[in-house]
Amino acid sequence: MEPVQTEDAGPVAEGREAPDGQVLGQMIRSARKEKGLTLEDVAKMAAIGRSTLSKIENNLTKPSFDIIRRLMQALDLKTPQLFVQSGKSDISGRRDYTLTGKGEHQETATYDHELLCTELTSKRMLPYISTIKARDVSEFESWVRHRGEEFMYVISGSLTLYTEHYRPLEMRAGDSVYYDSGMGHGCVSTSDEDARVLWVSLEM
Amino acid sequence: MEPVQTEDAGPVAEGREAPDGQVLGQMIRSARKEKGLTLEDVAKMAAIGRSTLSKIENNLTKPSFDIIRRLMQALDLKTPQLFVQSGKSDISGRRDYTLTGKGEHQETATYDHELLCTELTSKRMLPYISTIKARDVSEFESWVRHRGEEFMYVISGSLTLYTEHYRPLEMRAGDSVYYDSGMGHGCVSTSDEDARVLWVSLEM
DNA sequence: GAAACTTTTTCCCTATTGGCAACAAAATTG
DNA sequence: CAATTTTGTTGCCAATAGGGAAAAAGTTTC
Repeated sequence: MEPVQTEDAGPVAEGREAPDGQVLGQMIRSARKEKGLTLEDVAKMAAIGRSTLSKIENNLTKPSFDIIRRLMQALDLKTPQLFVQSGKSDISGRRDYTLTGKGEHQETATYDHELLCTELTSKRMLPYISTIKARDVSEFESWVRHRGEEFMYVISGSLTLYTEHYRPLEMRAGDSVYYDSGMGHGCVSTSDEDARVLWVSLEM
Repeated sequence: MEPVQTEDAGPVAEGREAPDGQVLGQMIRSARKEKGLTLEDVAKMAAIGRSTLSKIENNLTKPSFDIIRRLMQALDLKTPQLFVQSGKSDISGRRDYTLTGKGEHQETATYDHELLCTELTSKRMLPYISTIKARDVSEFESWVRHRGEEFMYVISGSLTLYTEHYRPLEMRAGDSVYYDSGMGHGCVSTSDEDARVLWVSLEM
């Protein structure tokens, strides 16, 4: 049940600093400068005051979440970087490896989800190998939903993917599908044998 | 060579609303409830006051970015969802399907990359199935690098994954690896036969 | 169903934000 | 190089965030 992890020592993962208000300002300023915009330009786009933006960039204030969100939109900034938690190492320059069947299992009556590469806790995508147990379609419960995107590849067996907005999709070994996981979904093994799928989830 | 796409018409992708402070509270509350924690539990973890958290969850206040960041950490929430920009077309409520071997191929002397699910152009992850042609290790060129993260799963055959910071990793069918794709990497088939891998790339 | 306890909400008050406007600095122009 | 315009910084002040404590609502127990 223990995942096999990096058996050779990796580089020292230097914990990136969280923007404790000490760097948040610089991040925003550099993003603005990069686009060649003035305080006023950005302030207008974000519908805030020039002075407010100036203070934020100089770390003279702890801005509200609302303001930051508007700035992010105005500057078209990708957000995850703002939330990098210090201490918790990120995956920068790192890797993690899992041998077949050695992942972290989470089993229910109808599934057996195996989470892979559990050492890297700050990774953005979550890779799983799941066994979808053969069963009657009538057992189909409610939709699964979680904001994000999902990719699924059928390793062996065959299954039916049910989705909220489409008619059921028959899938066989080698087939793959990509979908908005906010759309209700769920799958059922259609053969007598269990189906094995690999899927990768991206939370948003 | 043409990918098989959604053969049934999808729903109209309605632009998702951004959390204008009207739903932020609910998101945090549901995350807390999901974990079975009380206001006090979370408040302590995030080092804020109970009352503050209560007000945030009930949308009675516009919390500071700092507070939200601490709550995110405490609740282990993925953050991008809070910044969803409406307008930009996303894959909301959609899905795309590719049959084995029907993806968009891109072949070189040493690889054959098959991009899957090409209909969904705005997806965040890029799924590929690649054939890594059997060859001599001496042919190994320079590192591949691109900002982001990558997950790889070996479907068949065996290969060696070379990475900048680690020593080579021997992988066989069923093994998987996750790594920072900004770290130099590249792989070589180690058996006489070609190796087939499935990999998913997340650009950042 | 009252008592004891837990969890959440509501006041109250101080510290701080965020916008306006004046000020200073830098760039542009004639 | 003075005048003008543009960009960035600082006071000032109303509006409000956030913490402590008390009240209210919800649970559990006997």
